[in-house]
Amino acid sequence: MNNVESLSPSAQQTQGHNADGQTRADYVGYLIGDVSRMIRTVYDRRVEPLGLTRAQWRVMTRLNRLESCTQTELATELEIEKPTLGKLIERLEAKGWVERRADKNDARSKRLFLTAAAHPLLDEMTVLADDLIEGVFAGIGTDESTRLRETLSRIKGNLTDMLETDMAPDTSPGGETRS
Amino acid sequence: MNNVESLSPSAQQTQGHNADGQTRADYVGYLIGDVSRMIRTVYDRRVEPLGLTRAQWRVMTRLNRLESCTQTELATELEIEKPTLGKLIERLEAKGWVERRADKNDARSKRLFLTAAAHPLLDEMTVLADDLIEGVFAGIGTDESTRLRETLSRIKGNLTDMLETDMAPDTSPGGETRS
DNA sequence: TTTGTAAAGTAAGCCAGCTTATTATAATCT
DNA sequence: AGATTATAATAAGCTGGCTTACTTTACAAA
Repeated sequence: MNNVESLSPSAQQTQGHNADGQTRADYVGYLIGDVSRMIRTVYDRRVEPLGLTRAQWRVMTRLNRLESCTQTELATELEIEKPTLGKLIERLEAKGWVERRADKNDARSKRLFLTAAAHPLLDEMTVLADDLIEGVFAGIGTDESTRLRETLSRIKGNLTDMLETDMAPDTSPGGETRS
Repeated sequence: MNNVESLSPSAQQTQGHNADGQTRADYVGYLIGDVSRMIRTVYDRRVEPLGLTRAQWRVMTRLNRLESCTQTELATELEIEKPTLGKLIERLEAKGWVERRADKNDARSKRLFLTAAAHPLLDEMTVLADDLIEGVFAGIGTDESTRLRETLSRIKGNLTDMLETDMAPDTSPGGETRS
């Protein structure tokens, strides 16, 4: 089924010998990863009988929303690289769920379309997804889920900052005064 | 630098190109996935200069805690399959960070050991991880992180139940009526 | 003791990521 | 127009997941 996800390699397990509440934060780090992974695992398993992998249904659902697009556009949407998408499309085309057609305006491009055979599948996936989300938030009230959302948003904000600052260090040709 | 993680395919549209979560990806399912993915992305990028991939440092950190173990034991710890671990170990051995030695008690087994060259790396990774966690929870107080942990624990509990019930449906040998 | 089963590791082969390099076509800039 | 640059898709080749099938060894039972 899948993979990796540890989210905090240093302290591990219950025992944080670290001083302070770092241990707690660490805990939460694990929880986030666990929850994320478990959601995917459950959904993957439920979708598997339909005959698609996760990568494949991601392509199909996105394509469904976009109606039609080029491979490059779709790869950007999905945040994967073009060769990765190319191989996925090959397989989906072989299964008869997706079609490539030459673009009239640009001879370099190929436009992607879902076939008629794909739509029943998409309907079933939607039902499965709704069931899943319902189960995941069972017994969790509005207030609680609001607070969860707020905290996660703050964390996400922190991460966005970190991603940006990590990315753009190529200023300062002479004076790297950062740690 | 990988990806995949949408966590709720029906909920439509991530649309507003991420930026600040304000769009509608506010849906908690998305947030969880985003945060999880972003944490990994940041850490992967920071560790990359040390010369290891995520899969590789996971092996190394776990091995460091266990001191020594067989491949099967380690694969179980990491929740990956034995052949997957086998290939990872091959590469780590080639890089000189891990050693395989025959087990004295069981001729089938090979015990794994970190080499001396591995330890400086592990130290650096620990520092990076501590920095990361600190940044992730910047501006988030004890109460808030406690509530976050509680809610996520409940969600995780729900998911645990779902995983179990999904797994054991092999009752009803005659009642399978699906088209 | 022999036999049969279980376990450790590997091999092979698929899927899905990535990067780097190529090819064909567009678009832009003298 | 002609030359350069940029873009769409693909090719090639690596990593790291998975499963299935095989070899070797251990152990338990007849």
